[in-house]
Amino acid sequence: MDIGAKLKAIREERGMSQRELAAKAGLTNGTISLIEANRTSPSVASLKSLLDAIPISMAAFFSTLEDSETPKVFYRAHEFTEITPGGDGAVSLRQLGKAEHHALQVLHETYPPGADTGPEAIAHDGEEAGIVVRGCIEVTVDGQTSNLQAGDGYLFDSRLPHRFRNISDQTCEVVSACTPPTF
Amino acid sequence: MDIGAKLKAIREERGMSQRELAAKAGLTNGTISLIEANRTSPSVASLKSLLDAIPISMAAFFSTLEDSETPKVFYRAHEFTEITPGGDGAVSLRQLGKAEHHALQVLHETYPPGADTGPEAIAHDGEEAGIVVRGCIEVTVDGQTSNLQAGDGYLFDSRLPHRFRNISDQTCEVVSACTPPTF
DNA sequence: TCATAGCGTTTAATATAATTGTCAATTGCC
DNA sequence: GGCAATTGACAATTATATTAAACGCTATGA
Repeated sequence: MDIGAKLKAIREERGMSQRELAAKAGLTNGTISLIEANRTSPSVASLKSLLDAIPISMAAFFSTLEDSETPKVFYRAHEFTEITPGGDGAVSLRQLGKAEHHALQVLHETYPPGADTGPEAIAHDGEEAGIVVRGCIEVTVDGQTSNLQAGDGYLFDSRLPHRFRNISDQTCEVVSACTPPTF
Repeated sequence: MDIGAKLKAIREERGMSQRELAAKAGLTNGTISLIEANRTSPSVASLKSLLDAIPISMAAFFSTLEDSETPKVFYRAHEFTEITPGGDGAVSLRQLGKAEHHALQVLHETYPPGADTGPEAIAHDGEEAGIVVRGCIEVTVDGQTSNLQAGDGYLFDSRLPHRFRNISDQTCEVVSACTPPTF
């Protein structure tokens, strides 16, 4: 979100100086300098003042800004979004990117000892697959049960009832994929 | 800009609690409480975190928010936008509302003693008119000159060259209108 | 050449947003 | 009813944005 560059571009396009814009917006030139350098994240109120003074609507500003963003490709571990159902110390599901914008949903799943997704009644189209990368886990799909070790994997139709249980005394990690994404 | 209500509406629509949303967004429930009560104006960064966690784009958020706003009708004195040309201690032009969204532009003009708009070469379509509310001012339009007192007024075609000078020792105030607006 | 005015940046002080810990009110569950 | 869990709100602290006043720079003109 390069707000600074965007603001600077619009401001210069209209031939305004930082001081000029600041005066119209009721802020100071120093503030604009910091915002344009992305050294501070303005409050919504401040940004609105600036855009009103230009003038341009918030919607238009963010619309062109978000459109011009290059699609994000690489994600650091801490950038995954936590979509853990319970939120407590049970299963942890960490999603890669914003699945709602893509056709593919990839999760990094962590099952502490004793973790259990329960006999979910989830029923959605598409397919699910995953590979165990650490520990082992018991997977049940439509009646079939198997104990998968690190390196093993699974692949099934998402409409079938399925359940994951870590019956070992060691944390288990799985990388799974799902298409189309489900929420 | 009722950001608080809008955020609360979207959050509740998705059945999330403040704490739930806060956890996903990496903020605290207290912050969300304050934002929803409009007791604080969140930073753009904070708002983006919240909207990403919902998820909804900034553009979409402000688009629906700004669309649903009822048109502003009343303006306090301090809400006028300063469109003074020079910016210095000369003439002060204070515009009522956002003229670019309307067909009518109304200004509250202040001419300190000695103020002079100079023989502007402005040439745009439309008409201009005004009424002196305090002090007096010398107005020249296309060669004709007149000294207007409080209560007097003027009305002319905007394409004619015009000039305003305060040759008295008292500040002069004028309320003027212009259509269509010019920038 | 010196002054003047405009520009964007930086820094210390101040105002404001965000966190932390706690609270009363509500809900669900024996 | 009574307990536990969850919710949204609040006061005090901490973190951060914003201000006000400086700085260095460039251009312009006497």
